[in-house]
Amino acid sequence: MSRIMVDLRSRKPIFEQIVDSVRDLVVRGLLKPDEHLPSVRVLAAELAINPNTIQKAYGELERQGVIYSLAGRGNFVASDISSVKDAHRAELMNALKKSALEAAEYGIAEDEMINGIKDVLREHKGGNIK
Amino acid sequence: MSRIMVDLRSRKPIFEQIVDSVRDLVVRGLLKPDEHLPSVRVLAAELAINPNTIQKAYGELERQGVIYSLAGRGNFVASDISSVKDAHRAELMNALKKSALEAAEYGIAEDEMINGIKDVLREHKGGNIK
DNA sequence: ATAACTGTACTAATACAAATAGTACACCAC
DNA sequence: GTGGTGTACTATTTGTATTAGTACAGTTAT
Repeated sequence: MSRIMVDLRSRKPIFEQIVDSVRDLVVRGLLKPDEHLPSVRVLAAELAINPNTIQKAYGELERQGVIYSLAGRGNFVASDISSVKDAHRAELMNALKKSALEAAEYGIAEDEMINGIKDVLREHKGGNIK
Repeated sequence: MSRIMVDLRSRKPIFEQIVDSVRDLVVRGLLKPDEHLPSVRVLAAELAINPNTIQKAYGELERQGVIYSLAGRGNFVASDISSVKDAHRAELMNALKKSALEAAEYGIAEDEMINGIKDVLREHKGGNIK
């Protein structure tokens, strides 16, 4: 069973959802380096979408250095994912900062932001609400 | 001269850019309550896009309660924009929290987030970069 | 009343990207 | 060789945004 999920109703293109999903699993360590990914055809069958869409996603993932492919063997998670992890960490911090800047431009105070974040993190740590 | 801008190269639909742009101007107070918006045809000419696209955007803005329209008169900023402002404020805080949650799930520490935010806000306050 | 604006409501055509369908070929493991 | 794999194509379908064009009713100013 693959943990890759797609939402057909989403506005985000399917191939992009797959790219994000796989990169997320890799970055979170749920997919280990050199781990064998489901083949284009198998994943297409599981997700009930076209193989070409999977191929497009895998191609993009390879371009990003998240996975590599061996002719006739299959697709595998990159051996060294440190750069991918670093990039992801930077992306997350960047998004957070951008969000804070927008809030600041609208006049929301720094304290309010920080308190809001502390609150939501406390909830997350505790109840594991989701 | 209208302050409404669109980027034809963006992936975001033009009508959606207009919706966001106008709501943003209203929320920031650059467009006052009951202020007269440029007519569908005039704005279309200024932005060099089709009047139907403007109409679609204005229709959505009216649906959201950001503007109202008078037949034969034109479109106007809503008289009471407090609810729009409140909603926008909530959206910004929500986005910030969501961003923080994602970062936390990836293992970024609360302190690092807060320090990053403080840094970027300090830059913004001071140099007014960008 | 008339002209020149306004919003509104349609239909049709166009453009573009995503996704599907189908085929073909080369590589690898058994 | 058989079966599974990646890869590379072309053609088609689909969905949505956008454009194009027209029509009509209300408002404003003259």
